[in-house]
Amino acid sequence: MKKKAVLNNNALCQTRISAIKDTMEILSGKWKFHILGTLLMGDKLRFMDLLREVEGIGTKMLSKELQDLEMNHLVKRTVLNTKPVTVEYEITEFGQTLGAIIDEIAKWGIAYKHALYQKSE
Amino acid sequence: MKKKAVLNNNALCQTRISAIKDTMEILSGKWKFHILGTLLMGDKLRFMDLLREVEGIGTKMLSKELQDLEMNHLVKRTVLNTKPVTVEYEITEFGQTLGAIIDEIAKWGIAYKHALYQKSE
DNA sequence: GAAACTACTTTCCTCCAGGGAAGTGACTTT
DNA sequence: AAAGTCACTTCCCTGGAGGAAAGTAGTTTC
Repeated sequence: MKKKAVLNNNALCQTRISAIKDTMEILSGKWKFHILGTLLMGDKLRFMDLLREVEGIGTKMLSKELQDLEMNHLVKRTVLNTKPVTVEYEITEFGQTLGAIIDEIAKWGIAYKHALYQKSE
Repeated sequence: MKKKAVLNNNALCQTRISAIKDTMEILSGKWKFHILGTLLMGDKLRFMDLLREVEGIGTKMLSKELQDLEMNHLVKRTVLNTKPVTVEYEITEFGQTLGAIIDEIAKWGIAYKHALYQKSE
């Protein structure tokens, strides 16, 4: 008989694993963290603002990623009827809760660099 | 004169952004979170154990991802001189610190699902 | 001596994320 | 009427992530 997984085989683990998968799917791609991080700081930003703030992104990627985020209710899009149409993007209330993850990731990245530095001494 | 980024243009932001980039680079790919999550639970696991625990992964990916993680000092590899050679993988002390990120991500994933459920009512 | 188990590596192939560049359309300024 | 701004979309193309399968190599069991 073939051996089976033991550790990851109970309901609690499965919930956890699928929760991680879900989160990472929603935040997939090269730009989501960057966009969300920016949006978490300046609360209302227009398309062109984001294009400037998120260094390196192009229009195609930005609009696609924003659509993804909007679909998942993390970002709210508002069209203003100004002279040339402007569109405002802001983080939703629920999107705000991602702050904890992003903080944790940033914190770890900094700790990692420090740890490397100490090792190389 | 061309407009410039304002929000993300100070030293603090830049450190934060590059810290996030670093972390995500280290944890890039389809399997790293899954492998690390498993390794965080059962502290010493052999190659074949991981192959069984991490559902869906193949030998090539597993060995490549483990090499990546080892290179970044998150996982320790130990070869035992047993009958057929066995290799043990375990999370390093520093790798343990990733637990906080993984927990936060899992927590968020679960909260996200709950939020979706409430909206659809 | 054949098969099976350990831990991989290598080769080959496919798919798609993501980049560049150009186009659209509505309005404004010069 | 030409050029510019804002917010996109569309098209084309390429690199590389990742999967399947077979190969390597040492040892041990049948």
